[in-house]
Amino acid sequence: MTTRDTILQAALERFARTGYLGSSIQQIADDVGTSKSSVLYHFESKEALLEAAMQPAIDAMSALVAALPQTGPDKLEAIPALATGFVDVLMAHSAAVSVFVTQRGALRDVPVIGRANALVDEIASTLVQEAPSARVLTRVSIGLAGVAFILGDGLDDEREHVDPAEMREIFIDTLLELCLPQPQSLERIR
Amino acid sequence: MTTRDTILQAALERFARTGYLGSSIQQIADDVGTSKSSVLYHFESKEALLEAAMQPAIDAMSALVAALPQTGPDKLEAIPALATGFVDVLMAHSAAVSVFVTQRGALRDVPVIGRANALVDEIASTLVQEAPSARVLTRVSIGLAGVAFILGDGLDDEREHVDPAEMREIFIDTLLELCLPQPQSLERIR
DNA sequence: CATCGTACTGACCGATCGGTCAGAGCTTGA
DNA sequence: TCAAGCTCTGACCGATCGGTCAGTACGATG
Repeated sequence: MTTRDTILQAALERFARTGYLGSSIQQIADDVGTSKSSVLYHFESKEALLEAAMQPAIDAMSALVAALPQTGPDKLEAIPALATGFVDVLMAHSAAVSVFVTQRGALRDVPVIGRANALVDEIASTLVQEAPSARVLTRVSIGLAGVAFILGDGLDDEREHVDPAEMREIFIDTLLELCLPQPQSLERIR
Repeated sequence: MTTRDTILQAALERFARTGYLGSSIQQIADDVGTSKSSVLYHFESKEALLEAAMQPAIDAMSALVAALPQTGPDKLEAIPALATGFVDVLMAHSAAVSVFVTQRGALRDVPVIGRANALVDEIASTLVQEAPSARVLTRVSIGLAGVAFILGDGLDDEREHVDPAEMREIFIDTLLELCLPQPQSLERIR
């Protein structure tokens, strides 16, 4: 692996663990055993380093959205595939997801964060089929945010390790359930 | 309102909008029209300011948890009340929720953040009734995280304003639905 | 009037930040 | 052999950070 790629990976992990503002270029350099100047040789600024580190996740999510049918009845049938793809991309880029979830407010002026926000909006509006009631919209938002938050969270935690395949299935099922316009019954509990 | 309370409120809003590390004492002082020294006169450090700003939300959530029945069949019946209380506290302290959701990783060493984490764990374990399968545990986590994330997010956004009472109802319903061990049917969509 | 505690301020401190720059070490090809 | 180019480094810069401190303004109390 090239020095550049090593820096990229270490930076993403640092940003996810201690935040963008809480991570200094010097710390990232120490993580990979090089100098601060070396980091700034490969990336022209700290912000450029963040952009480069987030780009693969953005690309994967963009590809997912681009493959969606734009109109017609196919759109409804695409929902399960979209939910599956969404979960897969998030699980494959959990560090980038963590950075986005926790930094999107403080870093709203950084272009790459803005692009990620636009993608999320697009996915949410697709998962909400037909007439978007406030109820379905909110339910889908809870699902997307909840899944993203959990996936971005379990990085350094010593959380008990559940089988990733099982987690994937639960995420997808729950997401699809929340896309349904109405819950069937709540009598069992209230 | 006293100067101290004014600082407290301005600090919480700043921390929620630009993050703890992204907010300087000088900026907070400017927000309230006083000096940096004045802020440090009322609060012995920046971290103490964060603790004081988060404390009301922590207290409200603690009171909610403390009111729970510890054992017996009452525990199951307490679930709807807990979900309702959880949503109400979050809506009443959305700025503090935003700080917690976005900063809990980077600020894991700050005591007040640790206390908040413990509270969330307690709520989650109560919402999961009886034998906690990975499925129910994950579903509840998605609900808690999703609701918290959305409530902490909509501060400065120009998001279309839905009726807060309607949002509250949707949040509670969705949370309770996710506490159910199994979804009834997904055939309508997949 | 003198005194004391509270509220507040500007000047200042050391540390750390992101970033610049001149140059060292090394490989490659003419 | 030497020039060019890529990788990398330490020294250094101005700015800003959280925090300290001596001192000021002022109302209440004796």
